[in-house]
Amino acid sequence: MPRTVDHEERRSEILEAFVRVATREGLASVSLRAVAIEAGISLRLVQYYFETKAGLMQAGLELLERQSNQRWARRIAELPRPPMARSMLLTLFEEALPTDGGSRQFHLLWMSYAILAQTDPGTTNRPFIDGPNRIRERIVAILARGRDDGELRPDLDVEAEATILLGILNGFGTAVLVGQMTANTALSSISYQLERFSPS
Amino acid sequence: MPRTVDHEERRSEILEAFVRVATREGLASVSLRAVAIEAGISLRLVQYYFETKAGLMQAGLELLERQSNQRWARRIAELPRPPMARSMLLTLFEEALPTDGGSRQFHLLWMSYAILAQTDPGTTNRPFIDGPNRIRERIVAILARGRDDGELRPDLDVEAEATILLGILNGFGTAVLVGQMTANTALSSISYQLERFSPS
DNA sequence: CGCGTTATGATACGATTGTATCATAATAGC
DNA sequence: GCTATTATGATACAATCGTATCATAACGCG
Repeated sequence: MPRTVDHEERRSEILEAFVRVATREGLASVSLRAVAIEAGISLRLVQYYFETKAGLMQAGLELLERQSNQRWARRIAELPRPPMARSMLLTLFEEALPTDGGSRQFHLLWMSYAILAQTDPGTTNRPFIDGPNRIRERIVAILARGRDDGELRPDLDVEAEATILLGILNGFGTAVLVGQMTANTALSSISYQLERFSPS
Repeated sequence: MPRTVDHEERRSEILEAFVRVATREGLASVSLRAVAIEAGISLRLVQYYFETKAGLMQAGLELLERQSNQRWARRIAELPRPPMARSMLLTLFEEALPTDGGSRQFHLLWMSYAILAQTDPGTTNRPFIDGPNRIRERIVAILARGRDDGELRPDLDVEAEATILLGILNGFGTAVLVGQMTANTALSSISYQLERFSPS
């Protein structure tokens, strides 16, 4: 093996450049040349590490998935122990909303991919089904534990409430993204909904 | 004025062809030639009626807005009199969800524009702020009337509930769009949330 | 040391796109 | 009927894009 260059790291650099270009100018109007310039390398290199443009796009989506999972694991790991259901949910929602610039870019790209998957047969929409389902299961688990611990009302329908909470989360996410509401308004509104679960 | 041809109708035909192409192959990958072929006319004609591509795209967004408003007015006009708040809200949500194919295409295109507006300075994102706000005001009005009529609990916080309902509506809309949940599940889940508003 | 594999550069090619140009057909008003 | 204006067709052009091709530099291994 000549020319000792870390293959994976180079791929990561190119992918990061791809993400930057995609968030800045839109996923649809990203070109291999723009990615190459952004990464400070030649066009040939982008071709070399990602055979085709479809390969680069797919790798970009996989990167978004990984980043999302990492981010979550980190945030959940640094939660106070033992956390209450209400604070856990609020933390979860705060993480899932496009609060800062980075999160905003992530949401924008994620939704771009989701829409692309609806028309482009080359893009799978599995992530956009599995992802929300995982969040929903997590919400269910938190609600169930809160109910069993006595923090929430004993007759709580955790499945139904999780579905609604996930819907609110998604809706507020796009609302914040397009500037229709602020992240703070969204969070306090979610907090209002959570108060329903307290025992009477 | 020679060559008696209805200018507006021709524009409408081209716009409808544009919408068909955009929903079939994605808003980003629509070309003037594809629109011309879809409309069965020459490329020059598309240029003639919409000077530039940006003009066509903008006109497409305006068409979506008009169609949305029309659709709503029609559905609300054919509501039973006097309608109860609960049934009015359910009808509203059923209309706003991508239930049939046409509604699905509409939502797909609408979201494509919303995302485009975040990166393309040539596309205004006013519609994506004003539109939801109008829906929200309508929800507020329905809730307030139901509360005043005694159908809903007298201590109902109509503003807070409308915000949450709109969030659910948006979230379920995209969830149904990407195939994460069915429209029926969404509607019954919304119905579950509405039961909270009944007097105890 | 040399050789073969890996890595990178330079560039070319065909396709597609938005836009512009030139021509001309059709008709309303005089 | 003539003409000026509107409407439509055919086509050209420059730019951009994804992809392919050819060359060659760098380095591990025998």
